[in-house]
Amino acid sequence: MTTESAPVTRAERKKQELRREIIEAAFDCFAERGYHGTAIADIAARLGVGHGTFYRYFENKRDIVDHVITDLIDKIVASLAAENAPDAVGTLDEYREQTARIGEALTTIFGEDTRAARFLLLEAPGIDGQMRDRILDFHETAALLTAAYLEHGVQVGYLRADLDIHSTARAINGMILASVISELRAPSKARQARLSAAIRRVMYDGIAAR
Amino acid sequence: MTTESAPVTRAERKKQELRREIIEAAFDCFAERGYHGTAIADIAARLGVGHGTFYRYFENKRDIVDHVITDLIDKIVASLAAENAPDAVGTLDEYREQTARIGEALTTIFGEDTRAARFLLLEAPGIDGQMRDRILDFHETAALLTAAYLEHGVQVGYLRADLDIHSTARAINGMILASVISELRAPSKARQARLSAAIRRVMYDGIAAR
Amino acid sequence: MTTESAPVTRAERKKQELRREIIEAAFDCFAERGYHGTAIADIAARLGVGHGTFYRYFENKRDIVDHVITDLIDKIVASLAAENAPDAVGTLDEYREQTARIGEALTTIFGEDTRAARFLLLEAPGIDGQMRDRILDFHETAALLTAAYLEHGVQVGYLRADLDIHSTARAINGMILASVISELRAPSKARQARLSAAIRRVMYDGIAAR
Amino acid sequence: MTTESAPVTRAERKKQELRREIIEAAFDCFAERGYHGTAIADIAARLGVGHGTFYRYFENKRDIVDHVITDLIDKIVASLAAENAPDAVGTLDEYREQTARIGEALTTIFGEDTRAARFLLLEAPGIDGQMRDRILDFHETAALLTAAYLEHGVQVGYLRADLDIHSTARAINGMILASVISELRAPSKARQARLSAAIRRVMYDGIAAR
DNA sequence: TATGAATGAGTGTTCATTCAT
DNA sequence: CATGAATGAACACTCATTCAT
Repeated sequence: MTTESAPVTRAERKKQELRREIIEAAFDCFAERGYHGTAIADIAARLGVGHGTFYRYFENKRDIVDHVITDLIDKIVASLAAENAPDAVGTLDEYREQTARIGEALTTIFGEDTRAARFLLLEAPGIDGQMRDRILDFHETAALLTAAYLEHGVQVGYLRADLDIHSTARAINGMILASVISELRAPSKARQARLSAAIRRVMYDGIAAR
Repeated sequence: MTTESAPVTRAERKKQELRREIIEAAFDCFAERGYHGTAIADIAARLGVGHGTFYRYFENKRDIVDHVITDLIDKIVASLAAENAPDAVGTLDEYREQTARIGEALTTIFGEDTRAARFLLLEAPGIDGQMRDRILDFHETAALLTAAYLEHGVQVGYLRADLDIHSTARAINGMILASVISELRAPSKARQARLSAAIRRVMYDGIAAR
Repeated sequence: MTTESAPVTRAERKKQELRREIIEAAFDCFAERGYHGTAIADIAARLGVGHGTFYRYFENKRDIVDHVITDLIDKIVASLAAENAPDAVGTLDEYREQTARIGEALTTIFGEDTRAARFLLLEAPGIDGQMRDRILDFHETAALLTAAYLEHGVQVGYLRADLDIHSTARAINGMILASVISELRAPSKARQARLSAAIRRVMYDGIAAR
Repeated sequence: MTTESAPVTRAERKKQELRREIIEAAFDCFAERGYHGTAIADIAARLGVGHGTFYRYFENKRDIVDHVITDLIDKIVASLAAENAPDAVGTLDEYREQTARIGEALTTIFGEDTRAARFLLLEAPGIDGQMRDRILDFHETAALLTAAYLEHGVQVGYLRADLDIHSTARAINGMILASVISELRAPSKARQARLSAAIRRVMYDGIAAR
């Protein structure tokens, strides 16, 4: 039951494979030396192919970085989506657990290899205005994702009924962002865990004394 | 009997003035076309001076962007410091008010001219590893600043005694960051105000239903 | 079954050819306008190629002048070595003849195209300290070459047994150098012949009256 | 009995003094970093004067190197002329002694400070065609100087009557040149002395076995 | 007269992109 | 289809020279 939607012939498959390899090599290079510090020849050399070949797979340098970004975002979304769905929980305690699970997933994604986060959050936005907008859109999309969780919580009733869902989603994502940035500066499992706990504490209890 | 402390002669004053103008012109250019998209000649042309002049005031292209960043950070710190000191408040209500004031100050700084935030947060980190580290350090410094407010609150007693001050400070700054990023994507006074309120709500009450 | 040792493919051959052409064009330019007066673009333009092409064949400007020098020295050594070997003679008369032949060879090399000598002796040493040392080494190597002739003569017995071979070799080379310099100033076959004769006269008879 | 030919007033004297200092500073710089490696600002900085001042004393960069050369040549000629006059000797033995004295004088001039010789023989000729010609003329002038000694020797009778005076003068100067060059490569009093002896040996006895 | 700020011509070098093989 | 040779636009940076103060 093959879904012959995309590649058919062996040649076609090979091509897709190389295309993928180029994207990965490009990411490696960009992560190592930055977008402007990377020459097309570097990417080709890393793969051991002629740098003319590059242009058979991608329009130009700007083109590939777009694909690298798409690739990264897809991976992040996939590994998050795989874990949890917003409507998989029914009580605040379950929600807390889910929150913790998501936190762990993010920690795994960004903690193991900081290159993705570094590239997405720090390198890419400086490439040009268009890329900057893409990254800003990504933040927005992430906020919508978080909003879905909040919305479910409000509907089910374990989250405050008067919650400004979209604004709060942004705020929560901001805390996650802070966590990622903190890791980028100097990775530390311990600090990361403390920060994660503090974020959840803020979320559930606020900061004020009772 | 002149009382000027630093630049005395008129020539000296002129020099300082031009130096400042170059920094500003550089910021304008960088904000418009990005660091890599800006040629030294562009900066000079904007001022109507020969591009050789640039090199009388700055070592090289990398040198000036450092000064531009320093300049920006100084301005931000100054405008925040001017408003509020951590120990100026004694009760939770006063603290809420101070928080709101700081929020407004940030809104003013970043809202009126998004270029500073855009450059600092999105453009600069992509310049090179050193600059990226500088910006990450800036985040850290900002967290320390926020931590000072939290610490005062804990000492005076209007904030939870068991607060993980530094982690919470990072979390709070993350929310502010989210707010700034949201403005960068699409400025909107209304959304900004809602987000600001949501952040304060999260801070003081958490998100859970009671 | 091709028998070429080094460059096999046609592309490879073409490449070697262009490389050689660049060296020659560079020499032409350097000889005409001096090293510092020559821009890479000049060299490329002389060949009718883009100046980026230059950098596919040589590291940088300093690199090519080294190759030009190597090329020149090789040519000189080759055309001298081709003529005479130190141990090809057995008597003083034969030695005199050999000396004359070498003199003529040198006259041919340097007389026909003064550019080589001019570049090697007058232009190159001023390029930088490293090149100066190379040229000084060249003088030294030439002295060793001459010393080999003297040594043979001493061994066979037609030259003075107590000859300070290396010092005398340097002295003789100095006279040759004077001859070359004299030609560089104002070429003249007649003067050149007289100088050549005078050198041989000094060598064999000294200058003192008997 | 002052011969008020040149500077009169104190201002005038000061000016001449500075002019001289600039020439010396320029020589120092040129000797250290070469002509092309020296900026006018370097020369001025070495004297602690503004580099605009330079242009009040010399037309341009090319102008001063001419004066530096003139200065060097004058010094060399002076220190040689001071020692010996061609007609101060009457016999071959006296001539040998004079030759040795001149050799020592040259050794002193060039041996103590190789910078002069290095600049004159290796650096200057590469500056431009005009300078190259000046240096070649210097060689010629030196040959004429030597020729005067030879001519006197022939007239008095202690040198071979049939000597080709001008050619032989060039040959002898070539040997001296070789000596200087040898010192430039690697100074060594011992080698210098041996070379000096070998030159005199060649001059008086030739190299052939008797 | 001395100064040094301003200038811009000049140049080495990089690299994205094209295209003939 | 893969290659890499060729290209030239682009740009950072230097420095001799001028000239207002």
